[in-house]
Amino acid sequence: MSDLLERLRGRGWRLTAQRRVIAEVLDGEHVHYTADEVHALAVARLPEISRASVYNTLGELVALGEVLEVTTEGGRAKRYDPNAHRPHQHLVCSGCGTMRDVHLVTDPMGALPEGERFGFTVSGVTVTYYGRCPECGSRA
Amino acid sequence: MSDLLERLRGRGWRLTAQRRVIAEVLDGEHVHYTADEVHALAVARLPEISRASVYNTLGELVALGEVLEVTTEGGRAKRYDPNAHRPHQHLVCSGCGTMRDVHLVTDPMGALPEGERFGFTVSGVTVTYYGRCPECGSRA
DNA sequence: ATCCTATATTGGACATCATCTAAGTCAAGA
DNA sequence: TCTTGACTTAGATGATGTCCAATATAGGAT
Repeated sequence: MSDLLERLRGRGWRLTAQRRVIAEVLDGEHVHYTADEVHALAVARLPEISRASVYNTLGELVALGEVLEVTTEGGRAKRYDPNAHRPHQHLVCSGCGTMRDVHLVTDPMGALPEGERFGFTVSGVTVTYYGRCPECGSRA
Repeated sequence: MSDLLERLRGRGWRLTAQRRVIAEVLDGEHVHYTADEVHALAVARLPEISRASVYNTLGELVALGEVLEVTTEGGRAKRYDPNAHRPHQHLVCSGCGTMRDVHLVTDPMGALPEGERFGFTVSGVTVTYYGRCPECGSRA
């Protein structure tokens, strides 16, 4: 993620303590925090950071294509996925909301026949799998 | 949709004017209203119906498996899809939010290899295509 | 090293979507 | 027709996200 900060600086992004802390929080594999979770983790490193800055910065990272915004059925809050580099999809636990990145063996775009496009110019597709993670098992 | 009311009555569902009106609003092809849209359309037929009843009834219909709750990236409010009978996916216009039901030529479940399941018991999958509808064209 | 200014941050108000509550109302079986 | 448990209601409350005016600051210019 440190290269992320480098890249952004190259784009004229002003590097502030708040933005650096948020980028640090987003560093890692299978990271899919909500804005509030990012804020809580950022506060642990920089107590005076505001919620507005977290929303602002996440929004900018999304606009810059460095972070993906992810919405799931049932889940109320959006989640933020720093793995914007390689295309992937998600597997979500309907018990605890845990999310894993998954990679498909076929391109889902190919599953939509021409006759089902209703004149749309189709530009993207998201695939989300739902199930129970090992911890949640078959409990309700 | 009248058979829906029959089915629900068979399940001990108490048939009230509010519920009947909501079921009527949800009748049709490619219907994907938000709760507020359902409320507005229901008010046109039954002026004193409350928002709470709309939320209650939609929640019950979802729990009974008669209506699907649909969330899309960017779209803030959940939408409700009465086409719960035949499996399908969605195509969403990123301009106006219009949504069409689409049917895929391959089962998306097959695209997730065993090695990408992380011990989850996978039970479902949603696929959502994004693009521009003919009315919105390529305008921003 | 210091200054300058465009840009970023902040707290709190506001907006939207959804849920909850307690009191009143009603569908439908006895 | 009566009774009752389920349904509806208005409005409060909660969760999430956006906006704003005032203040602070990064980083280039001096």
